[in-house]
Amino acid sequence: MSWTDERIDTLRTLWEGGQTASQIAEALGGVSRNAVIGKAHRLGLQSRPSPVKPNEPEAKAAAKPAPAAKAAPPPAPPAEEVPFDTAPPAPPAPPAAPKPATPVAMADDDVDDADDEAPAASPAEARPAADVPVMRSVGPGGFLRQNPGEQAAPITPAPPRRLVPAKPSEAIAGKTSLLDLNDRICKWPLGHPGEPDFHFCGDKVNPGFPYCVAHCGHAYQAQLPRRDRRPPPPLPYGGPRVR
DNA sequence: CCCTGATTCGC
DNA sequence: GCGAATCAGG
Repeated sequence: MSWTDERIDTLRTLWEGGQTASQIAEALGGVSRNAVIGKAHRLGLQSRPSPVKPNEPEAKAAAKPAPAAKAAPPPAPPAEEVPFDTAPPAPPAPPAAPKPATPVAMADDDVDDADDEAPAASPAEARPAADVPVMRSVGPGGFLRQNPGEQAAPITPAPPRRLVPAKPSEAIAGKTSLLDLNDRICKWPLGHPGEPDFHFCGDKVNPGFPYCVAHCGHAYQAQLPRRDRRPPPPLPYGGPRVR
């Protein structure tokens, strides 16, 4: 196979669309994953986070001061994820509102007092605004001192929940779909095409076969000469009138 | 083990 | 230019 304009275009589209090199190679056909990667690089499609290259070699001498000053979120791919629609701009909550510092209860086993906090507010994870490096002084013993106003700040109101459509097909979630098939996973169908939960076995194949070992046992059965077959198979337990 | 992308280097 | 081989992290 050669890199026709059309195939290059497909490669570009899929690569920038976040498909992995393997997926692209399979979609194109006739090329290996390495070919796809090599071509992508030659095309200058270099981006995309690599699991092996966290950053460029720029961490030499001055690496201590402010590692948190990286305000570069990923290039916001056209992914179809729709989590919450809560507004991301977390209010930095500058040092203000010097609240009289309600002491945090140390014991958790209290059931009697429930006077603070709104009852409907689920704390979940208090997201600190991580875009501003927080400076703290160090107290004796090494603990980090709390900054003024820091205590009351990070309580975010419970974000409004909104129901969003679940991802495709709940019945098939986690199952091996047609798109997941490749040379090394079992293609034994489970269910029937058209049914909502139709999927494939997905186990590792018996090498050289399209199915796993177990399903090869279904697909390929030894054929004995007629006279050597055993007509009366053993009656299973639970059979009709076993006696 | 499986996966991933990056890089090298002979063709 | 191409891509298999190899590397290296998850």
